Parts: sequence; C-alpha cells; structure tokens
Amino acid sequence: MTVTSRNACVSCNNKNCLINKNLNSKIVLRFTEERREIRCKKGQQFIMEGASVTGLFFLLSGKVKVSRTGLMGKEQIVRFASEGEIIGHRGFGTEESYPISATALEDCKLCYFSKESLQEVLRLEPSFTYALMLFYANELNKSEVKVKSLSQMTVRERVIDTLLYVNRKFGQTNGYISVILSRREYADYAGTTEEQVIRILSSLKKETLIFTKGKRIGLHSTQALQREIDEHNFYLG
DNA sequence: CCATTAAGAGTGT
DNA sequence: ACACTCTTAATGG
Repeated sequence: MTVTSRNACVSCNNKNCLINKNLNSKIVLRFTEERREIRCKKGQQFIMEGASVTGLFFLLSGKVKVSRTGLMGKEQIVRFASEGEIIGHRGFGTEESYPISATALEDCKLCYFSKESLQEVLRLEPSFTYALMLFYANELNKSEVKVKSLSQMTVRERVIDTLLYVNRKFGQTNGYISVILSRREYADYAGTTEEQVIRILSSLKKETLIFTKGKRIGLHSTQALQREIDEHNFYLG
C-alpha cells in the first residue's frame, strides 16, 4: 500500500461521494486537507476484522467486497462497494474495532480520513453530520432487507437476488456484469455454497435467463429475474 | 511467445 | 460434501 498526501477533493468529480456533496462548507473544505490517498492492489485486504479503528475510507475508484467471518469461520459477504462509497463507517461510535474486513476486488484508490479529524468535522458541521446520518439510516434499512432475504427466500431466489444486486451495483459492459466474482463469492453473499450457486446458474442458463463466459455472467432479462422475486414478496405482504 | 502449473468452473455421486 | 474432469488464467523461461 502506497500512501500519498494531497488535497484533491476540490478537483474530484466523484458525485457519489458524501464529502464531494458538501464541499460548499468551509469546515468540510478544510477537513479535506486531512485526506490521505491509498492505493490498493487487487486481492489486498485494507481493513481487517477485529483491528482497531483508526479512520474511515471513501472509495475513489475500483471495487471492494466487505465481509465478515460468520459461524465456523465461513466467510459472509456483507455487501459490495463501488466508487464513492464509504467503507469502515461501522467502526465509529462506541466500537473500537472494525466488525468487518474489506478487500479490493480490483486495483483501488481509497481516500482515508483519520477518526479524529472526522469526529471534529461531524461536531462542527451539522449539514455534513445530517448527510452521514441519512447514509447510516439507509445502510440499516438495506441490512434489514438483507436479513429478510436470507431468512425467507429460497436458495434459488437468493442467487437471483444476488445477481440483480451485483448487476444494479456495478452495471454491465458488453452485456456482462462489470465485475468478476468467483462462484464462491456469489455464494458467500447469497448465504449458500459454491456448488449450489454453480448448479443454479446452470439451470438459469438452461432457462435462457442468463448466459456465462468463464467467470463472467450476463443477464438476458432482469425483468424476468425480478419477477421471480416479486412473486415471493407478494405472498409475504 | 509457448509450455507448464495453479485456480476455478462444472458435474456426478 | 467430496471427488473428479475440464477450462481458463497466471507464471516463467
């Protein structure tokens, strides 16, 4: 990991970034001078579960998986992150160690802010604090929806749900989902096993709902896939 | 560039 | 879940 120090927030065009949206504030602007840029290679883990919290990351470019060690050491992928997203935010508040690990799925650039400087700006700038609070509320909602999907959906539905989620998050290039994940990683997100994912993907392929090429997966009809999950939601109310 | 090897996909039991 | 084959990606000369 190489670390450089430079304030590039003013010239940064990442509109998804919470800091970028609040640069009109003088306090936030001064805070951005505390930024450290970190480069991270594919496969590298930059947050380790259980490590003490030193700060928080904003993803400038690249893709990241956020995971947690579940029961019996099985990896559970909590979410994926793309450009502009906050990583490591759950370590704030009363926690003193990160509850999750974060690993680069491809080469990444990360913006890092220390816990101290972040806490200062949160105390001084209510509009920024409010924006972060909205973000937290939204994250909580998403995690509740995920609990529901894990507990009430069938394995097949969870795999479809995972495909749609990853597709929504990263989009497509040449018809294929724009991120390369192993079947194992799909399984770790869907809360199932690699074999189950492989089998369900081959059924979906036979039903011409998806197509694959190596690790790449393309969706023929997101509507048709979505429909299968919607029916489920209908019966649940 | 090609050959060897390692990693991951896919299938049957 | 395990064992196996086949395919693709990574490595090194």
